[in-house]
Amino acid sequence: MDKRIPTGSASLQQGCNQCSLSKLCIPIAVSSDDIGKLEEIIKQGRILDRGEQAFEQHAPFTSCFAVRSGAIKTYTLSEEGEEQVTGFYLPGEVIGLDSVSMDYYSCSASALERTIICEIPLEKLESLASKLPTLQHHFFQLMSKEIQGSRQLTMLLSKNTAEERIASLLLSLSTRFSRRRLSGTEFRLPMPRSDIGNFLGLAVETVSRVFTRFQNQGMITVKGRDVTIHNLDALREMLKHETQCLKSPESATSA
Amino acid sequence: MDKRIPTGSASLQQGCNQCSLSKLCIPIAVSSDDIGKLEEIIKQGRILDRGEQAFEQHAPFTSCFAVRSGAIKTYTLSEEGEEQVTGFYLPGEVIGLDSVSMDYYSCSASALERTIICEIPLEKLESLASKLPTLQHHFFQLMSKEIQGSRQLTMLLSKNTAEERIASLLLSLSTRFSRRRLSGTEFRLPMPRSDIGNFLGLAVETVSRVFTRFQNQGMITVKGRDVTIHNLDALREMLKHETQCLKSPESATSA
DNA sequence: CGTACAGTTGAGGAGATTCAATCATCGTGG
DNA sequence: CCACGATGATTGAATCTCCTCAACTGTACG
Repeated sequence: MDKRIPTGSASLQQGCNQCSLSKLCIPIAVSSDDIGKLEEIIKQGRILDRGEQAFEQHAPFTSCFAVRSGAIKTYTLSEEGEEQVTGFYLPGEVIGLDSVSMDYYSCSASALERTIICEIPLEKLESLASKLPTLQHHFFQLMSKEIQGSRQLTMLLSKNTAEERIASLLLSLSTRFSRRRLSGTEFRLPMPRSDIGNFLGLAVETVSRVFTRFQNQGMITVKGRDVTIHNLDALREMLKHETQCLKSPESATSA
Repeated sequence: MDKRIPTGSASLQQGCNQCSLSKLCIPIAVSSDDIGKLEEIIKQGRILDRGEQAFEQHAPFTSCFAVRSGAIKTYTLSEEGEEQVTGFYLPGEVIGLDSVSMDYYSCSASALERTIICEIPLEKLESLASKLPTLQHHFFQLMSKEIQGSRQLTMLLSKNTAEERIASLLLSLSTRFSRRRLSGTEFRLPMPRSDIGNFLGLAVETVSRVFTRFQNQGMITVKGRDVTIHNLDALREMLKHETQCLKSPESATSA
């Protein structure tokens, strides 16, 4: 993890410029002069325990949230209470962008583990963005990437087999861990199999079967939620004939 | 390149305020005082013949486009030249939003029939949006809706059966035709079965079979590309247990 | 009028789901 | 500290949906 930043309460109050994720998060395109203004509108460091919600579907929309540590899943509930996972979000990624057009949140967001988030009130952000063109531009980009990512997911689900979907998710996670200077080949899945299956449109059993199949082929080792990828290229090979799946290296949003 | 010929009643040179789609398109939230400024940056009325492209994947990104008449499909090509349809766009809807974050278009857009589009140069739009908060707000909303729509499509493809997917597409088209004050129960599909199948992740044969199955159940009548919906509620019923699929009534983007 | 192309229909097969049982893991309370 | 229950994960067998391959029909257009 981070060497300098402990998970104590002191780090929660730190500004965006001290945040190790500032390269990934909102302020990336904002000059350090302007970060001060940004910090004024962002509420730092709210802690969510496992299962706690950042926001709830149908609640009045006010803010997006940046994930500082931990992991978030977003999901919708049908009228019968059936859950549909719409994305997983890791540190440096922003949740709630899909609700910007709405009066109410279009999905719920809950913590997959102990998670720290920063609140970004959208109304204030919009007025600030009017004054800071680079911020406006960056926010447009963030949303556009979200569209991109969602499109790629759509393509993944519309055409690809179970093995390709899982491979794509593993690669996406690998890329996103790497971006945070963590190991891209050895990491712990923040989510249970059921959420993976739900997200990828597969039965839990299928997820499990594919994992063991990959393991038998020597591509990975899976033990519970701990994953070791032995052959990154073999996973990439499975998606070669596709138009790039889930997250590209430079993308900084969900999955 | 640009062929700008007036077509009788609805001149291509007409401004956004004369355009019958202004309620759907970009200017919806802009005061009539400001529409003038908007018109200055928008290039009106480029005509595309069937098969012609509005923009091509990997070309330098410059503009989004609003569909004025006709129909557009967006698609990506894999390295092997395999096509993946990512959306269908009808008059009043905006294409290219997913490329705003990129230097190059992330997909191609081609006309499914003779189509008229208005070009929206993004750089100019961004600087104008800085001066017009309502425009900025509206553009944020447009993009957010695009995310929304893409998410809903993802859910559709991840969980639903062939019948549910087709039903969802039919309802989406119905809703979008209605919004333009056209019949929501009797319309002509702008796209061939192959594009429908490609878009929904189904084989052409499956699309065909589902259409005839619906027809045998008395829900619709299909003759080539002409569709008549006899029982709108029956279609809705198929999706009732889902979290609202494809396009919601107030959404104004793709599908 | 014949050639493409779009659309329909049928038979067979592959992949994923469902149902069911078993095993593993973890937090909790006795 | 261990036992227990609960939840998560794995594995097997049967079923089903949709895809593939193939043949055929309809339609538009030269």
